[in-house]
Amino acid sequence: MNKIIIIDGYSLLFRSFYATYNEDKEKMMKSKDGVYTNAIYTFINMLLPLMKNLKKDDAIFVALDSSKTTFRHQQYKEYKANRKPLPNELKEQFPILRELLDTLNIKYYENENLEADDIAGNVAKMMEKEKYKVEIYTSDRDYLQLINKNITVDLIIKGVKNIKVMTPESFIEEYKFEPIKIIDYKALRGDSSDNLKGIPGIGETTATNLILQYGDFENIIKNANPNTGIGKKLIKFQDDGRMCLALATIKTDDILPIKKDDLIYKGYDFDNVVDFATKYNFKNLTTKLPPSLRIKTKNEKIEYEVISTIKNIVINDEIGLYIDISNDNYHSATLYGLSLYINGSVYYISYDNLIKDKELLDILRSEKIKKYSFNFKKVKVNLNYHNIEINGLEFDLLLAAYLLNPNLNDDYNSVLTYFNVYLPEFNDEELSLFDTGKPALTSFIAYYSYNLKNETIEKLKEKNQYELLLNIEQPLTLVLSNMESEGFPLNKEKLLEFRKEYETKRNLIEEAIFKLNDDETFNLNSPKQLGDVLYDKLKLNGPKNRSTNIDALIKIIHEHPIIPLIIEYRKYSKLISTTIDGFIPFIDNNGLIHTTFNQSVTRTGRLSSSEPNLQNISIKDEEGKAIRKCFYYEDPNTYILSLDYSQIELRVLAHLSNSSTMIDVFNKDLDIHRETAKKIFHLDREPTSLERRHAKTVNFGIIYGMSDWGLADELQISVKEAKDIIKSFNDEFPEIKNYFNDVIKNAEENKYTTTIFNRRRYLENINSSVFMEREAEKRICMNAPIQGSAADLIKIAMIKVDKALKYNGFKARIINQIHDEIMLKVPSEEKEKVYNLVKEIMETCVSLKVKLKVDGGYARTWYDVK
DNA sequence: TATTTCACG
DNA sequence: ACGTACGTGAAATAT
Repeated sequence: MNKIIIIDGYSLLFRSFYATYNEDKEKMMKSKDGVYTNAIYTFINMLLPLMKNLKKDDAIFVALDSSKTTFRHQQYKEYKANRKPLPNELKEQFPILRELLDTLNIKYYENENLEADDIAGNVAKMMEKEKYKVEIYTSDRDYLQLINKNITVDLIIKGVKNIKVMTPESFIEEYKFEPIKIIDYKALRGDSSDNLKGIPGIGETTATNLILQYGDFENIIKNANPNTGIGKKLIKFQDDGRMCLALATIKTDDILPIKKDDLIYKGYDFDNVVDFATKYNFKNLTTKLPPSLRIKTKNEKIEYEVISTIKNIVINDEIGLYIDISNDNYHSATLYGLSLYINGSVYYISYDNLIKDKELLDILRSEKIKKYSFNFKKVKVNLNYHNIEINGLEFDLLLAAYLLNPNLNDDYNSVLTYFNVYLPEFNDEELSLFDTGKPALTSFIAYYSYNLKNETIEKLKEKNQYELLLNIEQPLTLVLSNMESEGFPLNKEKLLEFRKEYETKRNLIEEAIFKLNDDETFNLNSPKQLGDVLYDKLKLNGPKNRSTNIDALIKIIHEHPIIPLIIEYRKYSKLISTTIDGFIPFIDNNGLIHTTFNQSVTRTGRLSSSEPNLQNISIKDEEGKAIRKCFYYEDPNTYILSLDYSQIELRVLAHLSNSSTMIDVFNKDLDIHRETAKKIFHLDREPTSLERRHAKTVNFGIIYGMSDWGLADELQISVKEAKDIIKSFNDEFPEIKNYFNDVIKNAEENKYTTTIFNRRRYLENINSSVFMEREAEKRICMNAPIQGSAADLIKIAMIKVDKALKYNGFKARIINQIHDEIMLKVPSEEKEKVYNLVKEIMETCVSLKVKLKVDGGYARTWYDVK
């Protein structure tokens, strides 16, 4: 369902003005020409998150009071109550608001016979009829009368970022009566700021009770008992009451010259925004606006020539290219053809012609001919599947763009948009030239993979990230290509044995659960239905949000025997659906699964794995871990080798913060959790296992930027105790606290964090005026350099391991990476040597202030690898 | 399509 | 007054 955002323009502008008001006018924000802009600036900050959430065909509209209209709005009341005239500093921003809305191409409306609430009310009702959800942003409670199941009022409570969403439910919770009765309530209570007294002597409670008893105002008057004090007043002041009622009533039956289509947001013209931002000195406005909402001037299609051979084309030493494949998983997708950018021209060659073209195959294979592409791993893996070799990666636009901003999505649309290149609209014919191939599209991508290189490399160099691309991401993408093509062993028959066993168990548990539910069945996989059973029918003490997740269940595990059964059910059901049924379709004829290691997805620089995800196979729980017995090579001579870094993130933190204490612990090869326990609890003995466990949680909490509340919740201790522990930690590890302060300060200034190897993460909300948003961003900011540096580090290790294996002629190959762990396949006769080689490389691939420690082992099955 | 849950580091 | 530890992907239900 689409939605419309309706904004009470001057109400929000008024709030914006006073949120950033300063007695010393010189300190208030001004443009270069000396025009006050503080209210506009704050208004924009309120508006941006709303605009960001706009989806296709959503609408946005601003209702404005006309200057000739008698103000009856919150902003007017507020200043009248203060007996202050409307300050000129605010008045002069009114026309700028209109200018802003024009710039952003947001529809607004004013009419000297209507007030903003009437305009908003009319638009709300009109759009409700058009099946839109309506969100009205205002600070005026009169709007609450509009609330119904399709219309919410988002009240700006105080300041500008404190928004209370009023729905029919939350309204009734607060006022007891239904929303439309707010006008009768106003009639009784009056409006003190409006000098309208209503009925004197009637307070909130009496007003509420009268409405609940008699319904509306007129009925209350009709039933007023002249013998009671209240009754007398009701009768005496009924006309005052009626006036309040009339003034509070929003008229919604006007016909406005506004159509649905005018309201649907069509996007803004970037050039207009640049002009506006320059004029009023809003430096960041252009970068803060979501690029997805720009009116896109679509780029021209790229002309390409269909060729049957490369023979007659002169090639120097570089080409841009992109494959044209079916929309399947690229490991086994059909290859329709190849788009090539050569010396300023674009060519397309079909698969049939490609495999016959020796000359072209040589060009692809050649290390010397430089390849410019987009997601070279995808290209290489797919070509490899079709027995076509490709080498010579020079530039990968996807990886480069990801380094420039890891917030981009890993698709060509997102990346090209980042460079202000917008896809043309391809017609059906262009998309199906070879039945299902799409040469027009792939040629477009091949063209820009080459033609954006200079601009991109320039940007990378400016940010000191070109080395990161050349020395880490691009070499790694070749390693990952090999890993993906190589595959990971999984035995289908063994997996099906587990399925049988686990399904039997799951069914028994399911029966037991229904028995405990008075033989009533329900969908156990439905959190909603389960919540109804647990929290309504069985009346167990669930959390406020009715969550049925594991934390919530553990808290009530002793309240009912059904709880442990549900936990068991979930375990088996998850294993069957995800790890067993989810994996079977991926097993190829050789008993191998080929995951995709996503290299441009995470915001921190880590890899992720998908289709299937090889990075989250169970290990903590025994029944889950048992499934690892299915991952092994048929050949009894082939082993799985796994090595993982010990405490990599804490070591990185020790390095980054230069914490002498923590560096010492690691360099003396002591147990970090034990030592932290001794420090934070001031022990001169060995810590108990509980103390160690608490210290371990603290250590993890530090990496994640955990709050005292979070620690208290996690350890089930009081917030006071948690506070003391954190204080103690900061006293014992002073450099760490200082380091985090520096990282945050730096991010507040520059809007990004960096890792040891210059990977960046941008944090646009670090200075947000919303407390929660700002705090969340700070935690991200503390974690990103740690997680990101650890990711850099293992990437370097993988590149070096891969190189060393080949250089030394080992048959062993990397087959998986799980963030701090590298897995290899290794012939039995190599396992000792390769173990030592990989361990050595992982420990020494970079030199930090702490030594790195790697443990691991090998076995036939993944389960047995220690 | 969004939400909830849960597997991993 | 509110919600509270970072980073992922998959599957199922809810909307």
